[in-house]
Amino acid sequence: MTNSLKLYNTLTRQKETFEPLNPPFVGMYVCGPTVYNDAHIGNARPAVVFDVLYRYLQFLGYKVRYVRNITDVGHLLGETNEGEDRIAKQARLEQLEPMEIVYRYTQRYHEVMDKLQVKRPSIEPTATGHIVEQINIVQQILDNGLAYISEGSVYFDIEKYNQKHPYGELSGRVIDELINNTRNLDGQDAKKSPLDFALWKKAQPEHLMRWQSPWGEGFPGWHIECTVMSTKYLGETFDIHGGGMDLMFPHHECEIAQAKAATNKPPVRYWLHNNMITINGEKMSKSAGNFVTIAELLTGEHPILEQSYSPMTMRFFILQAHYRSTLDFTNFGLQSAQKGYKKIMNALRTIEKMEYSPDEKAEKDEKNETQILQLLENLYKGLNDDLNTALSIGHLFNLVKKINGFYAQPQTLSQISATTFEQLKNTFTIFVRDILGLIEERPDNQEGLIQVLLQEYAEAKNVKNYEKVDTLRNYFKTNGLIIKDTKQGIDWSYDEN
RNA sequence: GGUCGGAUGGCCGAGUGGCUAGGCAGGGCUCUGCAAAAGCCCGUACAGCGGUUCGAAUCCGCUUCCGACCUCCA
Repeated sequence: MTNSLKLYNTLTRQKETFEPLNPPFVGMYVCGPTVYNDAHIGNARPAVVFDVLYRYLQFLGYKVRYVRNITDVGHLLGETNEGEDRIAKQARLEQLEPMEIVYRYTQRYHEVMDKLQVKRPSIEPTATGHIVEQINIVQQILDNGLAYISEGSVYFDIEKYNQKHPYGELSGRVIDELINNTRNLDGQDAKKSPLDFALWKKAQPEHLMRWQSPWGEGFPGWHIECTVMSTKYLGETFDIHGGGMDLMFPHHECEIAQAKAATNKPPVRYWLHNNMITINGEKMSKSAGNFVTIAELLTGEHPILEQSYSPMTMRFFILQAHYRSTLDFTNFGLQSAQKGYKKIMNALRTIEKMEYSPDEKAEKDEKNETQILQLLENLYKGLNDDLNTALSIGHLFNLVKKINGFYAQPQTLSQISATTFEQLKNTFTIFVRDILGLIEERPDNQEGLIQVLLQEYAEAKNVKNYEKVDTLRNYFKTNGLIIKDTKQGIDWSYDEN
């Protein structure tokens, strides 16, 4: 049931059956953040999407080495060589050391990702920790004649490279068109062609982050760290490389070029790209004022936010769309996600408490049983089809209906077999918690206190003290819980509003 | 201009050549002291125009519109 995972490979533009190079091992690399400011909601998408892929691959039995880098050398701002390093700029603004900036925002990145239940990768390498390796690979590319030194910097020679390997194979670009369409920017005189990109850049005197190299003091180019850190830990050719669509060109294109220039081998077998998040239909940008950080989302402190949203709400919101579609961020969408998420959590609590008791006399409901088994299989079918979490979640809700049905009418539970029930229970909980990574967000209540209050509620109802009943209901409500009165007794669940 | 991807019911969001996706919102019913929760039922959507087909929202072509990237960006 679970050995036919298909993934959409940007390189071939089609869905391909995933077969690792060296099973059961899988190497996966995802472009991580540049740690110069707080992570925004756009950063959450690849983190969550590839986290689910990571979890699912592990569930399928693969031994996954997941590498996600931290970029702690600032890339240049602006369009020219005179642009400022963004980490250095932030350091100047906050009057801190660059490494202080890097450390602070790495910590904050970890904090929010932990809240989103994004698992830490197996290795989280930093660019500054791999300067030597970066220098080595630049030298290698120079030795292979596919780079040149100019004014203390080293540039990748696109034209020469293109004679041996097609440049633009990932993004579907043609080199002649690129040349025709490239604007002539200032400060590019050092390059032979405007398409050439820096492998190593000479540091200007005021540049803070600098290292000694065979070509003088400088710092690594924009794309080389990913080439170095992916191939160092995963091998010259590895299985999966993920990242946002916006990185496809030029970043990932350059990664391919660098790796091939150095080793003559294609670095990546499956290229995966997640689509962007828009805000109320518009691109997120600082200038539009709709730039929302994850921290702001969680506190609700942003003009466009009508309320705060919990980490699991955001995670669920992301997973309710397919990763290759754009996802529009709206208050209504988030509110819908919040309700849907809680609905699933309530079903999770329900089924975990549910006990099967066989009843020989019960009439078997084979139709229902077949449907349940089919739905369980559909959960995996969804993920197998290019990680279609949206489809799987749809089936999850169908199962929620089944679970709630059993809860409402316990006698119907014995109409299915014990094994089917166990399968429902196990698969549902594993799928929700371990694969989708959706866990309960408990209010700061203790189960004991809840039980005591429910007891009082039951007593108040018995003596028809409705004033007290209403008070207790309100108390629960203000704590994000609701009291459920069912024929089987009194229970609580998460308030979906 | 180039490359790529979209257009699905009030909103979001899947999908297959013919058989109910799903969530949210809305309406009705059951249950209830009243509610809530839960269950059941309801709206018959697929941009437009052609074509292929017994049959297309699903395949092909054209048109219109939208978005991303082409400059740092997840």
